[in-house]
Amino acid sequence: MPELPDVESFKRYFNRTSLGQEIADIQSDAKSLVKKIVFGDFKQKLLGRQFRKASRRGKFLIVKIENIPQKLILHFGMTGSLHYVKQGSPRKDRDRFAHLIFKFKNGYELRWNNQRKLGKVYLLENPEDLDLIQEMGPEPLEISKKEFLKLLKEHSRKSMKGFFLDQRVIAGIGNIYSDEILFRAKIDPHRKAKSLDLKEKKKVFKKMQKVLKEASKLNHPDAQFPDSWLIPHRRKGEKCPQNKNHELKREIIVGRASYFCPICQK
DNA sequence: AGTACCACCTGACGGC
DNA sequence: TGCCGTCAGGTGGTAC
Repeated sequence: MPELPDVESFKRYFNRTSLGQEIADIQSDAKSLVKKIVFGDFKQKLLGRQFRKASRRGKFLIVKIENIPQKLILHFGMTGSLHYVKQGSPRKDRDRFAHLIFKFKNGYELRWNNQRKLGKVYLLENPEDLDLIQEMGPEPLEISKKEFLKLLKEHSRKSMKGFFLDQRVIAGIGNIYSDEILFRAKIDPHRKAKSLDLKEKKKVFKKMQKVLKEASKLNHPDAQFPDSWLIPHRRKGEKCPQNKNHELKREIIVGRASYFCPICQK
């Protein structure tokens, strides 16, 4: 699930629930999801300390820790989320997959849920020690149109779908939002970056920022997307939200299930 | 360089 | 109800 807007929402959630409270215990039933440090050391480093403000880079959440240089780095994989609740409250729904739990002294706990165990957790002084962060492209909401046009030029042989999916090209966009952006910009996901004319490129830039900004305002993972978006229609046989006479197409592009309107998207 | 394919892991869902 | 195939919003390695 979690792409840039989702992680942005998790960041807000984390910052309003989990800051400035002493960590009393850390539990995990899948300790190997904590990488590059043995779980015992991970726990020992954090116990008795407090979380400071979290920031986001691409699909990563990066949390400062009181008094130590290391940061807690959370990646959510495809099925991750956070949940802050009273200790011992029933673990239903997503909380059944709470593989890492931070228990605070105030009686609450933060659950890092990860059904498919494709997410990962780190405790690193330099987030750049992770290749993916080191090589990550710029933040799509922080670049100018000019910089975006330069990116398209540098990766001109990629399909537009592949362009958005590659974290080394641009950060934080995954399968869902890639499709949404191209749908709004009315661009066929197969199109090579270099085949777009200037007007189309500008439109993709504008829609990219619009989609990511609007989606970031929603509260994930339970966000309700407007019906006019492509996202709520990602199912076989669904109609194009812009024209109910058009049937959406599902096709594997750059290895991922992609949905688009073969008529609206040129 | 770009993409295809497989792997990781485990559940949800639809068909029979 | 139960079994089975298919699919799932991410990333990384290998192979062409």
